[in-house]
Amino acid sequence: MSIWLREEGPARKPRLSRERIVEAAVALLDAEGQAGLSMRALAARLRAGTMSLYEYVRSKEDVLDLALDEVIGEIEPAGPGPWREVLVGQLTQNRQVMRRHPWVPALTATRPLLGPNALDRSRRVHTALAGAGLSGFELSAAVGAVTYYVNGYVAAENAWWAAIRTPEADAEIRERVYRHLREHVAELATLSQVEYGDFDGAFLLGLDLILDGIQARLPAKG
Amino acid sequence: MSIWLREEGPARKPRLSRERIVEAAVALLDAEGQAGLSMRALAARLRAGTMSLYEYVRSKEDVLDLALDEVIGEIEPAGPGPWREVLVGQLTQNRQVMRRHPWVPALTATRPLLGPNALDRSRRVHTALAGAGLSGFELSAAVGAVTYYVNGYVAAENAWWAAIRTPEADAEIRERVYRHLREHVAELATLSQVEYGDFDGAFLLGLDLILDGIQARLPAKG
DNA sequence: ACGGTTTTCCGTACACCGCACGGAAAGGTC
DNA sequence: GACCTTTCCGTGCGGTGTACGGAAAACCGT
Repeated sequence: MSIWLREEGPARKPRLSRERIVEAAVALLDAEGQAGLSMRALAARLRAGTMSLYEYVRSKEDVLDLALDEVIGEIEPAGPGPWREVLVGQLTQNRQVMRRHPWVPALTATRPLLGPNALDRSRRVHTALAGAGLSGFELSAAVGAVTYYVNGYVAAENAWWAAIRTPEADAEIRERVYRHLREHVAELATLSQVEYGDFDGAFLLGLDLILDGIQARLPAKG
Repeated sequence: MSIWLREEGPARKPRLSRERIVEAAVALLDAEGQAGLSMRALAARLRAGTMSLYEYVRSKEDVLDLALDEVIGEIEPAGPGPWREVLVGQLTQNRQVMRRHPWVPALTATRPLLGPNALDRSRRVHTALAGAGLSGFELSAAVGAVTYYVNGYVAAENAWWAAIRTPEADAEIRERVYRHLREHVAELATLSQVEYGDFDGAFLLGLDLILDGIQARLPAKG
């Protein structure tokens, strides 16, 4: 019988796969946050039995590791250019990915990043700074300074955003947070960051400070 | 009847209190990690019924918030001195607290730090940098640069440490991590950090880079 | 075409979780 | 002794991750 008339039924190749699971996990994490990712919910989204997932994944931890490396892969490689611009571009993308997927910072704080995409992106930062002239222990420290700054910054940014943009009582909680800070922190000027939420500018300025410090260590060139 | 002869029995004042709960929570988190903190386990450690805890705390989230601010309170205020030394001392203490309580970075990545101790310690960093001569937006960015660096650094450090110092198969996993990195990362020099674990030196060097960048922004003074 | 092996799927069950509810016990006040 | 408030907590509900073992399907040598 022709393929056009045949009852196609369920596809003949395995219905599940690691890729499908990871893709669904990312979608679920984006939609519901880390608390919303349960193996049951994940399986339901794939129209599969819960235990079927375990054919492709040893544990929920595996799913999280894979989902994390998957979204890290969204960071596009920056083209060639002056090292500072390359780094600013690369790290801005880091930030954007973490903003798109707000569950990422909490995961990176828990596990070492050993996935292929994570290693690749880290290597890019290394080579950018090595190209600038750093090496050895100083190179290692500079890489740490910028990447940890970015991770930490976006983690805090997301936490604030989540606390302020809570679904209900939006305005009231915002007001309460602000009052809480006003009562306890002396420098009101620094609050403007929270008040106006110029997170982009603060991010870039902080990054610039760090890059200044790195630049000062470069072997003199003129 | 004299107090010496009276049967003292269970104390007559409330057996539980918020302080006792928080203290036990910190001890439990230190001993078993975040996964080991359940309301049942916490109550058992206090020889109380599970639901008794809810007389003093609205939810498990509350317990985590309180435990976090409690250990942040362990950071001792640094005495007066040159701003760089004050900051290095303060932030080194930040790191030590997070090393003593490895569950802290994951929590800070999830929630805004609004507790009294957190606000106080953050204010100290602010005033140190304000005393150095920064203000306004630059001050805010500089505070972010150093604190996020510290948080991120220790989070990564703890994650590595946990992955390598896993209870069983210590040496074998260590070897496997190392081989994994050697296969995927070009610059072996940067691996010395992992190999020898000179986390102290790397931490201080990275911090120095950032402080250099901050110092360059200070209004000229001589 | 068929028996046997391997891969894929998943229902059931267990031990654990946070916490809503409502009642028991104890202390304080007239 | 009656009443009220605070403290304690047993029970139960709806959720979790995943071990286990069996059913179903796909593949393969004959």
